[in-house]
Amino acid sequence: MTASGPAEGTSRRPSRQRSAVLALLEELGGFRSAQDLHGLLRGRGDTVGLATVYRALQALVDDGLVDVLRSPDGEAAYRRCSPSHHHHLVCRSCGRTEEVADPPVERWAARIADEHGFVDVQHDLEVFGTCADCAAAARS
Amino acid sequence: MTASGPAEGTSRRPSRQRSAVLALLEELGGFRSAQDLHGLLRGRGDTVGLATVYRALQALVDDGLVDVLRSPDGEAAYRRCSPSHHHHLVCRSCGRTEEVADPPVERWAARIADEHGFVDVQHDLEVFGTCADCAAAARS
DNA sequence: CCGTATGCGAGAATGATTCTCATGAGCAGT
DNA sequence: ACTGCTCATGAGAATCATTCTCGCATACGG
Ligand SMILES: [Mn+2]
Ligand SMILES: [Mn+2]
Ligand SMILES: [Zn+2]
Ligand SMILES: [Zn+2]
Repeated sequence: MTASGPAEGTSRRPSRQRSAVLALLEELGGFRSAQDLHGLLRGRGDTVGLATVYRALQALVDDGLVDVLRSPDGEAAYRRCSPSHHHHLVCRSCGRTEEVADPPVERWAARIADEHGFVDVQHDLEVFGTCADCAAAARS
Repeated sequence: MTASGPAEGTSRRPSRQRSAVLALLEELGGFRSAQDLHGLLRGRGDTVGLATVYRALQALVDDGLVDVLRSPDGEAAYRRCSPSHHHHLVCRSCGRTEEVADPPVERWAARIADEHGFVDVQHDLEVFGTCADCAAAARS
């Protein structure tokens, strides 16, 4: 139902910086903020400007290679993810994320929207919780 | 599944300003930003500080009387809403909102979380689209 | 190799939200 | 009604993620 499929047309000139951002996201596996990513890149000696990290992330999101998620404190978090429509199960303690797909909500959302006369529908669904490891750690 | 029920304990001293914010949200019916609400209150002659509008909204959210939603551009939107768990069908053009409840996703979210060993689970689900009126208007 | 379009970097600008702190107003007790 | 204590308010400053500006670097078609 979500509009943008993967690899949205715009031809992009390759660049070391954009590759580095994508590679880092690939390596990390979870959701990270732009500021985090910039700090990590700088820490390992990569010279990348903060504005460039933001531009790279924006491009990757546009191309469907990366997911963006707004945390409740307003900071955006980015994660390398598969290009097909799916949702996330996120640990609110350590950030660990599982991708989960094809829930009945897909059909439900379409039906509800239709019943109310809404068109051009999309939906956001995120599930938050505490993962098994963090729950065990908390139990001391 | 979401933790906070309505009227979370904290005793609050009543104030003209907090009442005004709630009354305005009640009157408007849709999602509005804090800045909008402040402007509207000022426009009708109410003297309310911007910081106070933010504080009032925070309190109302804590008390379960108001919903908060983060728009993709990072601005928070607030809406008077019923205290029970539900989701929203929002027109991305005019902001008109329908509350929709009890989808199968409630069960689905609980099951998925359980399968992955997550505990203390909650979920966010919003459906966006163009309402019938806005769709008609766009067709000129 | 050249010319042009595009990406980059540093720092300034933006803008929503939060903080500070002096002042104002509920409220319980008298 | 008076007093005192506590919490709410308001104006503006501070914060901080994100975006913009603009001069410079670089990819790439020809
Ligand atoms: Mn994903
Ligand atoms: Mn609601
Ligand atoms: Zn965890
Ligand atoms: Zn509409």
